[in-house]
Amino acid sequence: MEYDFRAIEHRWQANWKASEAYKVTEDPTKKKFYVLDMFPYPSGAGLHVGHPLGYIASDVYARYKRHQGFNVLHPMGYDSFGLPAEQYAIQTGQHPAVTTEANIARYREQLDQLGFCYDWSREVRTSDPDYYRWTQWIFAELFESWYDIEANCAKPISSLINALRSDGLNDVEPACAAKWWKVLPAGQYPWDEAFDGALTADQWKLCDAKAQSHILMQFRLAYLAESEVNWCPALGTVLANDEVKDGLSERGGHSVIRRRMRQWILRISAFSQRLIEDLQTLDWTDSIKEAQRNWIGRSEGASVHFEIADDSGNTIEVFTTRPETIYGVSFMVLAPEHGLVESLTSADQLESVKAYQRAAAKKSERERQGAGDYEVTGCFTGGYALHPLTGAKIPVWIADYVLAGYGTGAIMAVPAGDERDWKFAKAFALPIPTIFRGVDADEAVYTEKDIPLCNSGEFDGKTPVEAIPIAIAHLEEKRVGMGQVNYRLRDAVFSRQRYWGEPFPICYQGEIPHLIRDEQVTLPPVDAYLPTEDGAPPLARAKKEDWNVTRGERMEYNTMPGWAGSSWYFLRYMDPRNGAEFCAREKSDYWGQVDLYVGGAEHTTGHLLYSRFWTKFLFDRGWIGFKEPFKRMINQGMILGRSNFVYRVQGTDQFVTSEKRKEFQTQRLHVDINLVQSDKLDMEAFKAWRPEYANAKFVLNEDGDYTCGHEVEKMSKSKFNVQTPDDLVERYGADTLRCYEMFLGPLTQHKPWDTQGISGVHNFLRKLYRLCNQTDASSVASDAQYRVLHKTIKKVSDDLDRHAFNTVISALMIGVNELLEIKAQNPELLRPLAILVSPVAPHLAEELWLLCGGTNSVLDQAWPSAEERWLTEDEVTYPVSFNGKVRFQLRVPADMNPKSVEREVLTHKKTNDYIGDKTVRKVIVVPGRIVNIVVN
RNA sequence: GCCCAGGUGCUGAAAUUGGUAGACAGGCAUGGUUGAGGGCCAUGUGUCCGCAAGGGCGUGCGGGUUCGAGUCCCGCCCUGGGCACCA
Repeated sequence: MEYDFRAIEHRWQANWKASEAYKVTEDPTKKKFYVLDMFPYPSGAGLHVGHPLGYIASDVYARYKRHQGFNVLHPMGYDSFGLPAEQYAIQTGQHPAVTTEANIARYREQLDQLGFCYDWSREVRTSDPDYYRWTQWIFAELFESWYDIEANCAKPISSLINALRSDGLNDVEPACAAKWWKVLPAGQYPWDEAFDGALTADQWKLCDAKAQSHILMQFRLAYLAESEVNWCPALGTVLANDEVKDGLSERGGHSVIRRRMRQWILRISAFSQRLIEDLQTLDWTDSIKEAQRNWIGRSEGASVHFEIADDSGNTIEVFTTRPETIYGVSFMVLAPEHGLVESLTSADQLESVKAYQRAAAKKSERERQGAGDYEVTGCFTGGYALHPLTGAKIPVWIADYVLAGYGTGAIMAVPAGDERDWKFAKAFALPIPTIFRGVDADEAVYTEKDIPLCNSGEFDGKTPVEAIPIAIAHLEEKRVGMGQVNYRLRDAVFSRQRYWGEPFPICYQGEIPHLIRDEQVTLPPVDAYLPTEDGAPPLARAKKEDWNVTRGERMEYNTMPGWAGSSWYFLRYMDPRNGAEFCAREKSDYWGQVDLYVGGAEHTTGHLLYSRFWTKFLFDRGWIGFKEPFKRMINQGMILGRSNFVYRVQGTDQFVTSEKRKEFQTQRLHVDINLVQSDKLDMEAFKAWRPEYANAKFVLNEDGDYTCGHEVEKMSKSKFNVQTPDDLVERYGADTLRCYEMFLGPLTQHKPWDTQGISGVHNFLRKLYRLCNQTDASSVASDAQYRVLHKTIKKVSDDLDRHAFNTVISALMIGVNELLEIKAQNPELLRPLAILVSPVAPHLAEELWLLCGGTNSVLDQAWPSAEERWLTEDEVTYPVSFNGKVRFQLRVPADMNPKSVEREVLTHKKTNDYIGDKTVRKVIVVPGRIVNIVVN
């Protein structure tokens, strides 16, 4: 019987569907296991072979866990809000919902044919109002919460209001901006210029509703604030840093300006410390944890105040991680945008300062941070600050390497101990005081912390490591600074000037935002998906009657960013149809954390950080019982494509074969890999491919063929090297494709896609089918056959446990080859093999299970266990080596003790040949492994 | 510049705790089957010397530790990815 994969796969997919084989419900009698794939965005291009790699791996693992008796939650859904559908809508006028629906249908079709064990009854889509209603709810709860620094958790805003009412800010410490009262809109507040943030209960009570609302806004976890963005007037939108090149938008080349906009912002910074600490509870790779740590960027140091050398009373505040080097400060640098630049600048420096500021404003943040080689630039303000310990006058400069948005936007420069400061000092001939004993600061910078200080007053003779805490204490005593922990992590901007995203449940009355909580706000229809003429977001186009809810003077026109819906979707899968809450507590208590999360490494800092933040918030408020969403995570490597090239002789219609291309001046062009077989071009198909090639002429090689060039690179439409899984499923079947993708190599590694090897895997499945098709109930299984079976069980189980899917396939191949070799025919012997294969080739496994006399489905059969008695051999083979070089093999009984093995080896007839006239110095016998004889 | 990952045959790779380097596949070669092609089957395939037996060399490079190193340590080179001149 031939292996008819089409019939088999079709039959079992229909069967699983009819029996709802993959539907799961909470079952307190079983242990749970949650296997999750990263949320896909349903793009119009459909799946290419790279996408399923992770899905196959997680599917294999989910099935394995099910065989082991776990209640496995393995859901799938779509991150269906997003830019591509909106771009398409802008171009065609087609509503993004329509595009999205079509793309999802295509995705589903492709996923279905691969035989995944998803419980589709739990599917969610972020663009579905029944889903985003709860995204809106979480936003509303963030708005209604503040962060209690003392208790180190998020709390309802009502508790803050109560505290303010009874004792002002005396007894509470909410997370907020450094000088929160400075950004309050001009208005009536019951305090004067000297107010330092110590709000009293009386002052709070004197505030009217509007003023109170403004004050509370400074403490909410979702708050409105001005933030600087890259605004592109022509596109009517905000651009990311990497979408801006040389001050112009990457797409279209329109001019981009820095503009302050009032936006919703989430106070993720309040969670910085916990986001770092809790990493240690996670089973992630060190590199991802490290990337998160770097992103959060905790640094310990001190904030130090430098008085300005005029009579203004102003001070420049800096943050430094090296307060012990303060005696080495010889100048200061402010960001060109720093608020004190104007008052510091002397008349004679005014011109150059202004010019420098203009130049800096033109540079993007990326450029200022100098990718690669950078020139040292800066400008003296003409102003001076006073050294807080020595009282010396210190020149104040501005330079664009200091960013306004980071720290305080100012640094104290210590050229002896900081690379950039040193270069800056050299470039502008500023003094470089020596502060490390034995290091001539003028010669070289010294950034290590192990040499004793000198010329540093009370810190002399101490190494920086010893001096740092002393320095902080000293600064605090002199009241010019204090110990401080700084984080790089900035609060997350949560507003987007887009249509295809979650609308905010917010309306405005007198520019005061109000939550709408009694009714869900859904996306209104609009006549175009572009910003309005005056630059308002697309939602501003909706007329009052277009909204399902209108309150106040106007609705919020921004929508939420793409990461809103994906920050909590793993919770919704647990209770996807709940209309009363985002997820019932008893369900999240049962399913708990995601036990295995599989996806690409590109989400390292975005998605993973935001999900962790939302999870902690939901935990703090008591809605879920765990603090981290993803217990274990594996990042699959990228599958690279193999591109083909043709060589066009410049300025002609002539194409020259790869062998002869050096004889001509050619241009290398990507050619669709579908027109190429084993690097040979189908010339007729090429001419028909595009009109401009219709008259192509070819210079061929000696065999009369046109050979294409090739290269391995990222799979993409523009390189015409995309391989879809569809053709391969058609030719070889889903089981072959599943096994092949696993067989390619370690899951986490990048690897080129090459279909040449697929036939080997297909052959393996055919052999396996043949093996189970030739069973004979009367044949008796031999010991040797049992040994092969149990060896295979052991290897496959061990490898699955450590997610080494590639060697699982090899082990199965070896097992099948050996069983065929020794003519295993007993159906009961072969039956466990069907279970072993079931995770990787589920359709075939069902068929094999029946062929070997199994009943029902293979899906819930208990995973076989490897029996020790079949794993131990009676005899073992020792490689015998002399001075580390293996010379011959020796078979001895497995239980022979090392002393006897040694005697056996030394009396072996070949041994003398290798010893010759040398002396045996030592004999090492590693039981069961190797014998090494040292001679000289 | 910094951080991370990686470097093993013609190719994808294996070697899990320091113990026979190259398992398992692909490709290629030779032979068989076939009207031909495809397919299938068998054998061979790291490299050098040798008819063979056998031996030398061999996991990016240079050192080291060890009876024994792809694996551990030190220094360097190359490739891929990420970044934020982060005070």
